[in-house]
Amino acid sequence: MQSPKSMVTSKEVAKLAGVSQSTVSRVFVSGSSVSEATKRKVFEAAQTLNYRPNAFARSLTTNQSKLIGLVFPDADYPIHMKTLQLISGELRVAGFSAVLIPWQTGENEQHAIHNIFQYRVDGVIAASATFDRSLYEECQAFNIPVVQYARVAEGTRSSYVVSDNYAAGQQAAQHFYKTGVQSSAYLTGDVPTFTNSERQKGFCKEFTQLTGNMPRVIEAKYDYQDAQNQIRTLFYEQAQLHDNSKIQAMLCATDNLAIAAMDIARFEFGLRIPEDLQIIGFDNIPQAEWLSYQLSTFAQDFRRLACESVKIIVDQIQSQESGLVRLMIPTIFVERVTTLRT
Amino acid sequence: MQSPKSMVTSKEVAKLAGVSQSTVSRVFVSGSSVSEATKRKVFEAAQTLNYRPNAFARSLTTNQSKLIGLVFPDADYPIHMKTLQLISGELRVAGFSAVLIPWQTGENEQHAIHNIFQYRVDGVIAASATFDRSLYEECQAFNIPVVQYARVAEGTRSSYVVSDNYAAGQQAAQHFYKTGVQSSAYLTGDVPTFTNSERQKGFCKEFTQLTGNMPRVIEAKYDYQDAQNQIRTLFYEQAQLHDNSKIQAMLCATDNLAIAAMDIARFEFGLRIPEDLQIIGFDNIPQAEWLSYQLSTFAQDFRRLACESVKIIVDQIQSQESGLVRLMIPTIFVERVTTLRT
DNA sequence: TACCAATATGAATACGTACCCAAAAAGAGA
DNA sequence: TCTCTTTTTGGGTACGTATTCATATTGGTA
Repeated sequence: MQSPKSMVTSKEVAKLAGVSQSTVSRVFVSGSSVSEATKRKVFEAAQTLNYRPNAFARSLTTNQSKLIGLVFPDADYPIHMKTLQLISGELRVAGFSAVLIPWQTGENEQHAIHNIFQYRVDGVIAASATFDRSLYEECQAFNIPVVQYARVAEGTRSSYVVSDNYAAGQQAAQHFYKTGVQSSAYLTGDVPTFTNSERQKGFCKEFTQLTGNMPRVIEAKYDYQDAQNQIRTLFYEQAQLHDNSKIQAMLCATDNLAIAAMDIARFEFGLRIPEDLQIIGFDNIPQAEWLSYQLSTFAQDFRRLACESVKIIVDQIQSQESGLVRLMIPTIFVERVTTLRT
Repeated sequence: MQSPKSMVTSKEVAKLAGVSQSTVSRVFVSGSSVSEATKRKVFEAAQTLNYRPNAFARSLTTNQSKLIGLVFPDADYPIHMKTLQLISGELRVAGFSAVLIPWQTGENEQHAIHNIFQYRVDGVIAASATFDRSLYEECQAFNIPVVQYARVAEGTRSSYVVSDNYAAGQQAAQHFYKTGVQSSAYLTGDVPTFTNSERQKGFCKEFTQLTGNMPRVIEAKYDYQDAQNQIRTLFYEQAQLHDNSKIQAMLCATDNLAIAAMDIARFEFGLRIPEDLQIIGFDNIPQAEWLSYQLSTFAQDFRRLACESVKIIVDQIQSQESGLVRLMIPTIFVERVTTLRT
C-alpha cells in the first residue's frame, strides 16, 4: 500500500560530498554563493546518487510550486491539442510545469472545485476552456492569477489573450461586400463567449453598414452531427426563396461549423461553393486545407497566443500585481477556394 | 518576487475548532478515528477559513503525491485530445491528477529529462506518445511504474494497453478478400511502433495467406501534407499498370493517411471510391464521418483504453508490484462507404 | 462502584528543502 | 604579522502535514 521508494535526499548527497545539507541546497539554488570547488564536488555526488531535488519540499519553504493549473477544453476540436502543446512547451521554457484541471461542466463540480487547489498552483491558464464562474471565483478566493487563452468566458474578469475577433468579423464582411454579396449569414455556436460575440458583432455591424442588410444569425451546436440539423433547416428555407434574396455568403464561428455547412450545402442541396455560396471559417484547423474543403478561414496565431499567455501569467506570479492584462492578437485571412476573389 | 499568499493551515483550523493539529489532520484522512462531534467542529472551522490541505506537505510524509506524469503526444492528431480528456477524467475519479510531461524529441532532451522527476509523480502514463528509450530508462531508474496507452514504443518493456491491432489487420484482409480484392497495399506511417507493425503484420500475413499475393507496403509521413507526396507517387505508378494488377484496396495506419489517400485518389487521379479503390482507415476520428469521406475504419475503444490504463497504473502504485500487465482491447470495424459490402 | 477494553485526543517528531545567522576561511591592505 | 572586509560554510529552524506514542475519555460489564 505504501510506496517505500524513498528517493535520494540532499542530506545523502551532502554526506557523500563531505559538505553540509545547506551547501547542497545552495548548489541547486541559483544566486547563492558557493565556491567552484565545492560546487563540482556536490554535482559529482549528486550525479553518482542520481539525486533530484524534491520540488514539493522546496515549495513548502519557497511558497512557490512552479506549477500552473491548466484548465483544458472539454470539447474535441482539432486546434485544442496544438494549444496544449504550445502552452505546455512555453511553460517548460519558463520553468513551469502544467497540472491538468479537467473540467466537465455538470457532474459533481462541487467536489472537483474543492480539491483543485490542494496542489498549490502558482497560477491558472484557462485554455479555450469552459471557464465558468465557480472556478473563476475559486481562483479569486485564493488569490491565484488567471489568464484566459483564446476565449473569454462571460461573467469573468481576468487577464486574457485573444485574437482580434471583431476585426476579423469586419474583414470578412468587407470581403463579402467586395465580391458583391448583398445577403449573408453568421453561423454561431452554442457556447456563449465574449470572443464569439465579438466576431458576430464585427461582422454584422460592418456588413450592415456596407450593404444596408443585416446578416441572418443562426445558432448551431458546435458538434458536427448536431450542427447539421440547424444547417439543414436553414438551407431548406433558402431553397424556397427567390434567387436574389438567398444567402450568398456565410461566416462561421469555427472551421468545424463551416465544414459541416459545406457538406450539407454540397451533398444535400447541390450548391456550388463558392459560386452559389461563399463560406469563411475560423481557426484554420488542419482539416481546412484538405483537398475536399480548401476552406478560406481566419488563422489565429496560436503560437503567439500561447507565448503571451505564459508571459502574462509568469509576470503576474512574480510581480504579485493583480493588474489585469488584456491582449489582442491580429488574425490572418487565409484565402483558399471557398471564397471568390475580390 | 516572493508570493506571500500563504494559505490557511491545519494549525489555524485547529485553533478555531479548539482541537489539536493532529485531530484536524485525522479529519482529512480517511480511516482515522475521530468522534462525530469533533469532525463536525473541524469541518465547520475548515469551511469558515476556506482551508485546503496542502498536497505537497502531505506527500512529504506519505511519500505519495497522487500525481501522474502524462507523457502526451507531440503530434496533432484528432484523437489525441479525446485521449487526454478520457485519461485525465479517469485519473480524477481515481483520486489522481495529471502533470503534463511535454516531450518534443530532439531539443535539449537532456535537460528536460533531468527535471521531470523533481515532481515526485507516482506513476507515468505515456499516451499515444513518443516514449523513447531515455525517458523510459529514467522511469526505471526511479522505479516509477509506467503504462503505455494505445501504443508501444520499440525497445521499451512496460505495462501497456493497446487495441488488438493484429486482429484488426486480419479482419481488414478478410474484408478485402471477401469483396474480391486480389491486390492491396498497406499505407504505414513513419514512426516505428510495435502497435503499428502489428497492424501491418496481421494484414499482410492474412492477405497473403488468403490470396497468395503480398500487399504492397508504402511508408508515408503521418502529416497530411507530407503524406501526399508518397501517395501521389504510388498512384502515379499505378496509373501505368494494367487494370488487373492495380491495387484495389488499401489499409491505412491512420484515418488521416486514409483521408489523404482518398483526396489524392479522387481529385488528382479521378478514382472512384470504393469502386476503383477501397480504403480502410484506423481510429475512427471524428472527421471519418464527415460527408465528404464517410470512411470505413477500425474504431479503437479509447474510453476502455483510458479506463484500463488508469486502473493498471493505480494498481501498480498501490501494490508496488512490478509485474507487467499487457492488455489488448478489441477494435470495432465501422463500415461506411469507402468499402464494398461483402 | 470498580475495572477493563475501546475509542478519542494531544504532544512530539519526521518528511526534504530553503534560508537565517553565526562562525570559519580566504583575501586585501597596511 | 595583524586587522578588516569579503566569501564560503555549517548549524538550526521553519514550512504544513501525517503518524507514533502516550494519555485522557468513554462505554460497557460484572
